[in-house]
Amino acid sequence: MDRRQKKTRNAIFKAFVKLLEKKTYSSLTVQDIIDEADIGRSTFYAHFETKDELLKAMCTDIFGHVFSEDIMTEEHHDFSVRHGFQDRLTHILCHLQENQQSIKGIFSGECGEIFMRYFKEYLFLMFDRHLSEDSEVPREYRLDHAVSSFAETVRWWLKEHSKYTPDEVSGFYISCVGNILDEEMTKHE
Amino acid sequence: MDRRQKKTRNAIFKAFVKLLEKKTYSSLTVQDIIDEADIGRSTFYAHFETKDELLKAMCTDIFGHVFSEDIMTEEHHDFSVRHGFQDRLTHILCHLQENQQSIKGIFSGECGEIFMRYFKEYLFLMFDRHLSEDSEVPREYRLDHAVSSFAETVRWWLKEHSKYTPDEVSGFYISCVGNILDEEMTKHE
DNA sequence: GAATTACCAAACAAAATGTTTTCTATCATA
DNA sequence: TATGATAGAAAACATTTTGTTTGGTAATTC
Repeated sequence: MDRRQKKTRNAIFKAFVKLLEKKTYSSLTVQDIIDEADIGRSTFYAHFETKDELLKAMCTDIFGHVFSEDIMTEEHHDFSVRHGFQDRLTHILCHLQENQQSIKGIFSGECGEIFMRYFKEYLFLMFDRHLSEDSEVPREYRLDHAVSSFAETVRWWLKEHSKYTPDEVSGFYISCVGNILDEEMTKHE
Repeated sequence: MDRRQKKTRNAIFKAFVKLLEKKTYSSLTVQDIIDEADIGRSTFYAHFETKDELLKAMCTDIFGHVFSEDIMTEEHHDFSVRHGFQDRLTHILCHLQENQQSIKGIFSGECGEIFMRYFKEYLFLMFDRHLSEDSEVPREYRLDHAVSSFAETVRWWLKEHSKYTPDEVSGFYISCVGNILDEEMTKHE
């Protein structure tokens, strides 16, 4: 990718994040972003068609890092390091914590809706294999419940309870939701 | 309240709901609402300062009905009808089901964020007294978890799983989250 | 019946959107 | 290092949306 493109794209992302700390998503105009990023009007539209597309691109960008390959792979071989499910959740939380300043404003604001939708898409893929099977409650409900709960846990954590460590938080989650997850996956080795 | 005011207010609400079935909240303009409701421009602004205020007003309106007084009262005397906590949840679900056509578009769309925020405000008040006390997990987390999970349960239900009855759905919820709720409140009498 | 109030229509300024054009600076590469 | 392709800047533009103001009409309240 052209170095100029990358520079501009980053300037836009950076401006976007900075502005989201002060203003709400809906009150944020393309003009604001253009001014803050200090780029030409036509340049912005060359990169993103709308403000929504920008948000979408940023979500993809961030989650590409947060959900690294080894987290998304379904099964680990016996001779590789065994990760309990909770460890993988903790891992995600650590990644999110690293990007915290970028993410916090997005998660809590009103664009949280879009952000959460993306987040949950990844979580669905990841959680799908780890539901316990014996239950009168429909599987589709339990999956939605497990995913939504974790997403909301993250929102809660980033919003105002950052005092807890990633491992503590994943522990809270497992304590409350663990009963609908596959037991093997929630136990530490 | 002036009959004309009520009429206009209703026309705006109705137009708003109707439009939300076709378009997203952010792509919806005040002008659209004005046209659909067939009212004067200045009339709209006499009622609501912004589109957001309209949404807020509608949330208040709907939840005023859904969370009726007897649901919100904290304790029931022994000689009145005893409601288990699940019964009260079922009751809320029934109310939501009645307003379904109005609510569905709001819950699932992007303005769901705002709607959910309001919904959860009421739920916080209601759930606060019904958490079990014995747990290593912080109370603040358990409360947020219980509330968020129920709100997400409702979203899930209205979105595409309306085939389940209110009582079934509250049952699913209690099955998954009941362990952090006060036992007495979850048992039917 | 009189005063108040809600509504409407129309016009308005201001701001935001999205596109187009022309020109310049930077890049990839041969 | 010369060259064609690409990215960006600046400015102008039509269009849309917003939010306010005006003056006049119809419904209501008392």
